[in-house]
Amino acid sequence: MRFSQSFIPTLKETPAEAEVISHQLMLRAGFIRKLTSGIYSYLPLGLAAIRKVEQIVREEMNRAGAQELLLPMVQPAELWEESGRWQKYGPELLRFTDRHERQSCLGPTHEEVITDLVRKNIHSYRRLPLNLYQIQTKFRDEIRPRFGLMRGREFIMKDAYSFDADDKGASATYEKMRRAYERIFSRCGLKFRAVEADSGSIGGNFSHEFMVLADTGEDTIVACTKCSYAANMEKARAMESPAPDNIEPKPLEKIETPGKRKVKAVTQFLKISPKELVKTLVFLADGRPVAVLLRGDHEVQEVKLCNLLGVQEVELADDKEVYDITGVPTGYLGPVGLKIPLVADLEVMKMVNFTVGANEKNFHSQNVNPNRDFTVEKSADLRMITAEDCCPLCGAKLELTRGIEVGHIFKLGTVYSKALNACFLDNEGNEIPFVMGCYGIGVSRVVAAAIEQNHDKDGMIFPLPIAPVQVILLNLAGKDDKITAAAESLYQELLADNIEVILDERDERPGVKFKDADLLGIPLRLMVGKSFAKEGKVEIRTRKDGKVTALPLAETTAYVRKIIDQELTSAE
RNA sequence: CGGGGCGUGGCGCAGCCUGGUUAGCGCGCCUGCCUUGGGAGCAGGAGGUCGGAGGUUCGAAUCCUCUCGCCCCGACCA
Repeated sequence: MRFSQSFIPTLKETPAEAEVISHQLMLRAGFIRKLTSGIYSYLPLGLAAIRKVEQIVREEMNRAGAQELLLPMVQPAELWEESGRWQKYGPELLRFTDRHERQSCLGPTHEEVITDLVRKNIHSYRRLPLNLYQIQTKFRDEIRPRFGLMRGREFIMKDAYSFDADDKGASATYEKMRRAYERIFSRCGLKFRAVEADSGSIGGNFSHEFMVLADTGEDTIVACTKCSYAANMEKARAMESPAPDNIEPKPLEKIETPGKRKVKAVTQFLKISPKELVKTLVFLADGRPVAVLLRGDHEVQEVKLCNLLGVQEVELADDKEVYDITGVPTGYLGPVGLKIPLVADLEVMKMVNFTVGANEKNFHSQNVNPNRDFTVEKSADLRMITAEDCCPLCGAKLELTRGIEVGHIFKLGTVYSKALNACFLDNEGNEIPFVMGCYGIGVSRVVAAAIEQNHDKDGMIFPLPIAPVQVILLNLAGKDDKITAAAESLYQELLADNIEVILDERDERPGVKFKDADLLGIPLRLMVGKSFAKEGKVEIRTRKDGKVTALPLAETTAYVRKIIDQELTSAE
């Protein structure tokens, strides 16, 4: 590849629309261009990086026994009606009508299509297990696309779907995929954590998210500083605090708290810590009111609440709704005598002599105790974990870090196979629904995440396995034909050795070439110029640490080959 | 959906409040000279229906109305 003939429109200035670094750099380096909100064209170098990631994904999926296929992007409404998601999915599903007035949609995911395909073609346990994947463009009509490739509407995804005869098989497949994912992200040269994720009603440890660690990540993850425990906020647990030693319950007491509604105001007024107060939040759980008790300094994790209540969604009631439901203005709610169902966070159940709202304007109650003064229907871990909490496994300090979700693996069970009546016959002739799993990787997002994690003030710094090209060779000849000849012969030599190289033979001053080479983040930069004229040496500079090695021309290709092979295998 | 901001050559912006000749600047682009190890210099040049529609006015990038697009923030914790 010759730079002068390549479509690499680099920019000196950062386009105003780009907020995060990966987006800025991909625009500046000529990797992508926006067509419209959340929709991008991939230019040659951007595509090359994507292809690198795809290839690693392919190799590891195949190694794990999965088979590649390609499913349609346009899908008929009927299938989605069968699974019930035509109604459930919401506006992220882009729907349209074709010329025959048939309802269709652009596939945001492919459970329906793959399940349909398998139910029509696989009828025996002898064909199982089966694991099929594709690498394809998905479309999700995001509310607010942002951050370039990080959250686009159109994006490239690898999605795999597995079909097993029973739960045991499905678990084994899940485990295989988890290991494949570890290999994939390691090979991409990324720092990541596999975190436990919420698996909804199915339960068990059968959902992991793969998070690339980067400060600009959209998700917060909880990780133990000592052991391997890691989870996302929906799932994170903490070591339970010990029950307090035999504190005598004191008599319940009502106290006037005029105009004090917020936790902060009440605790300051009563000169107590938020840890001694319990707040009462009213939620509408699928429309039905429920009160949630939580320590004053804690916050609700809504997904945990949904799981406890077995509902689809919970929504905090607004002031008016709270008053209509309880007859009490917000700020003075409490569990004692409240007429709606009560649930409590585990921590609350251990507290003694705490303060709550008195269910009366301008009054709170003190020395309240669970089971004596009120009873709850259920209690469970319902709160957000904080950095003050300790690891549930080993008790060490937990740490909150930001991450970019690049992969998600999930045991689906029989949700889709039952809905779509996708069954096989077992060895006794019984008709049994497939036990499924699904496994996604945001391929285009991996590239963005890699840049978020690996860059400096001069530009991107690609890990070699996913760099769009491995080597950039700068011809710094000026008018010296000998140098040009040397650069050309080195270029041919590298090509002959199957090394991916771009030759920068543009009629530009050296500074321009250096700047562009850095911006593009190409791992190895070879320079043929002054030191070649003086002592016949080619300089080799590594992008990530700036180290320069000078070697005779004749030794250069072999040296480069060695470095590349090292980098490619060390990540495996 | 709600709130805010922005649409002026390929990119980054000024001009708009207070309407008035050929709409500016930097970068990029083209030609020539010159220069050649960290985004050089000089000279010349191309390129803009000022997002779109309507209105006010003798006159609109500028004022008014509508519209489209893009970006950011928020999407409730008593």
